[in-house]
Order: sequence, then C-alpha cells, then structure tokens
Amino acid sequence: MTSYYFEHQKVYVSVDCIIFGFDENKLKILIGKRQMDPGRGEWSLYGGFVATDESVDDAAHRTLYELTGMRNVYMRQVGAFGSVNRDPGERVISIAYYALINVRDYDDRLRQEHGVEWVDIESIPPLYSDHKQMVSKARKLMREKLRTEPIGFRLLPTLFTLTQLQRLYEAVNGEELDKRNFRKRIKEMDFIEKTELIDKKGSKRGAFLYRFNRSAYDEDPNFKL
Amino acid sequence: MTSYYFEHQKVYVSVDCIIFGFDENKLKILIGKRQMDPGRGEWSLYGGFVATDESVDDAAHRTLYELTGMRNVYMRQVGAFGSVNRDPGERVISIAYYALINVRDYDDRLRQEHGVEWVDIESIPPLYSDHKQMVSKARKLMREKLRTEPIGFRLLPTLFTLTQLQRLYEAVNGEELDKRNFRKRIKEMDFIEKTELIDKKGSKRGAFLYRFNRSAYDEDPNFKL
DNA sequence: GCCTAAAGTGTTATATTTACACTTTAGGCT
DNA sequence: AGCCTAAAGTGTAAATATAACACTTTAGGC
Repeated sequence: MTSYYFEHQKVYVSVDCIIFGFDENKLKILIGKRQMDPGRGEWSLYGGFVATDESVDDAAHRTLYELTGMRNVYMRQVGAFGSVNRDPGERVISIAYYALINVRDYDDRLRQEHGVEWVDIESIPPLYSDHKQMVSKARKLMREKLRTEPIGFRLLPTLFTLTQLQRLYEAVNGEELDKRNFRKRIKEMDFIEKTELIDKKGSKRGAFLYRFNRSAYDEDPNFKL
Repeated sequence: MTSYYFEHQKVYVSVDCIIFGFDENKLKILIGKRQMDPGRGEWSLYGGFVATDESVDDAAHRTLYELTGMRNVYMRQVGAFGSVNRDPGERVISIAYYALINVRDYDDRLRQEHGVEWVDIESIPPLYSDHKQMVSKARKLMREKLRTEPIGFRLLPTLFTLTQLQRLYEAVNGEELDKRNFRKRIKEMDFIEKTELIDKKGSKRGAFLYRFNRSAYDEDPNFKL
C-alpha cells in the first residue's frame, strides 16, 4: 500500500460497559472505584482497551467476560466518546456498550473480587470522566429498545411473574403502569407463555410464573410495550 | 502517570460521513469513487482521520467542511465500526456520522472538484468496506429522529411548500402519506409558519411557502409526525 | 375557453389508549 | 378457628388518536 495512513496519528481505543441489572424492583448498573491512575478512587464504569487483533464488539464482550465470567450476553453499542481530554492521562477514545444481565447469574464472589457494586440507576454518584454521559445515553437507548424488542427478559430469571415484569418496565421507564392494562397487553403476546408453576416468594397467595418463548417470538414478533 | 496505557496498542481512528440531501423528491446521499488505495475506484463515503488534538465530533465537522465548505451543519453520530479487517490496509476504527444539508447550499463546482455525487438512497451501488452498513444504520437513526424532532427542515430551503415537506417525509419513510392528514398535523404545529409568499415553480396555481420558526419551537416543542 | 396538474380543504369510522375497583387467596397472627 | 393483610387476578366504558376518503379551486399552456 501507500504511505497514506502514516500522515495520521494513532490513538488508544477503549470500551466501557454499562451493565444493567434488575434487583429489588430497581434498575441498577455495575460500577466500581478506579484502582488505577488517572482517576484513582473515583466511581467508574468497567472498561478495557481494544487490542489490534480483535473487533471493538469483541473487545466489549471480552471485557464483560473478564468482569462477570459471562458469555453470550446481550450487548449493544452506545456510541463513541471522543473528547480530546476525556481521559486525563492520554488521548483515549472510548466506545461505550450496554449489557443486560440477570443479577442472579452473576457470581457475587466474582463481583466482590473486582470491587464493583450494583447501584440504583436513580442514585448514581458522580462518575469518572464522561461516564455519566455514557450511562445517560445507554439508558435512553436501552429504554427505547425495550419498547420495541423483547429484551427485558434478559434482566429477569427464565421464569418470572407478571408483577416482576411490570416492575421491570416501571423501573426502566421511571413511571408506574396500570396493572390491568399491562396484563391485557401481555396476554396478546403469545410468546410470553404462562406455565403451571407458581412462585411463592413474592406473595402469600402465589403468582403464576411465565416464560419468554424465543422461537414463538421469531415466528410472530408482534411486540409492543 | 503509570505505564498503564503502554501495555496497549494504538490504532487509527477515522470518521465517515453519510451526507443526506433532498432533491427531486428523493432522499440522496453524497458518495464518490475512492481515489486512493486500498479500494481505489470503489464507491465510498467521504471520510477523514481523527487527529490527536481534535475531538471525534470536531473531526467529523472538519471533514464535512473540507468537502462542502459548510459549517454549523446538523450532524449526529451513527456509531463506531470496528471489525478488524474493515480497512484492508491498516487497522482503522471508524466513527460514522450523518449530516443533513440543503442540496442548494452546496456549491456544485466544489462538489465536482471532490468527485462526489448525489445518489438516490434507494439505488446505492455497492460500497467500499462496511460503508453500506453505515448508510443503513444512519438512515434508520435519521428516520427515527425525524419522527420526533424537527430536523427535516435542514434538508429544505428556508421557505418551502407543504407538498415539498410531505414529499420529504415520504422519501425518508419510504411510504406515501395522506395529504389531508399530513396537513392537519402541520396546522397543529404553530412553529411551522405560513408566510404570504407563494412558490410558483412547483405548480401553475402556486403554493404558499412555509417557514420553520425555531424559537417558537423551543417555547412549545410539541412535534410529532 | 378548455385542458391539466397541483393546491387546498372536513368529516366519519376505526383503532388504540387510558381510567378505573372489586374479588380471591394463602400465610401469619391471635 | 377466625381474622387480618398483602399481593394476584380480572373487564368495561370513555376518551383520544389514527386512518380513510373526494371534491373544488386555480393559473398556465395550448
């Protein structure tokens, strides 16, 4: 090839992960205190650098795997954050991704080893660099996605009650929903299947457990919430 | 600081622009044949490299300015494209942006000098590397934005007829709209102001020209189309 | 003066969304 | 045993939003 590229400069590229979880009827994200300079001690998203032999998407999945030990996680790109001084040490451009995991699938010992915590999305402390903007944009995108695609189930156990599902939507959208209207819509979606199993943890009376049937959804993807 | 960064590798970061225009009732984008290797002769978006002393957003605006001589253009990020081999020459991660310009504001001489052409969005030829995906995602995001924010006016002259506006929405969404329903909605939006001026180019009878009033919009941003 | 092609204008039917309250059930307590 | 509690579960009517639809007006060109 030509010397075309070499007129230009290379920079570091990193990924940062906004990892959403749902617990105690709250939408939460995983953050930790930075253990390195710059920004040591500040609350921060978990991130990593993109290597030259991996795609940016792969770097995001690898980073998530390092932290959680989880693979095949639902991740979507939030966007590139590229202010000149966003990292006080070096020029680093970061690509943010959000991930949806079921809190119960994340080994709590592993979480503690990495020094990260689940924090309610409504009470995030000040964050390192531009991480607050990343979280804000991630939440917006995720909320929009949740409206049109059945991704909420990623935040719940395989079996869930309708109340759990409703609380999830309420937490994401930040507003209460009418129980009857919510359930009316669920009934129209055949891929949300009622099982004969009953959850007794959430109430004395017990509530039917439901399950998301992906192949039924693929056949007739009429989702809308 | 520490040697923290230097365990990692730098890569080239570029920007690519999906520049939307509206002409002859069609949504179009600007593409040109690559004049450099790799990919010489292939149709391609216009792009440029991010320098270490400018933000990624600034790089996108600068690149657009180089091509069009236009500043203060509406641009939004599409996302980062980061497959390992997306650029056959070197590892280059590219951040795509879409821009909305009024075709009449772009000096045609300048356009020809850069060897770029307006091509109907519905008949884009095969493009270099992953540019097709960039265009596809850009269009999707732009369409979504157009639904909820008054950005369509960026693609039109300051003064426009309701038919022009309707044709624009039809081109973007790829489906015809009902004239009366469309105009009913326009009437509800007070920031789309009827002037006393009449366009005689589009019809014998002539049509009233309208104008988007930004400050009226800012006061009462009830947009929905 | 006639033809044409685009501008302009309201009403009705349909679909979607929202508002709203009571009964059932099982556990825990006395 | 009986009572209290807290969550599960269920349908209808009103209001709002969306979609369907056809004719008249106008000025230029022939």
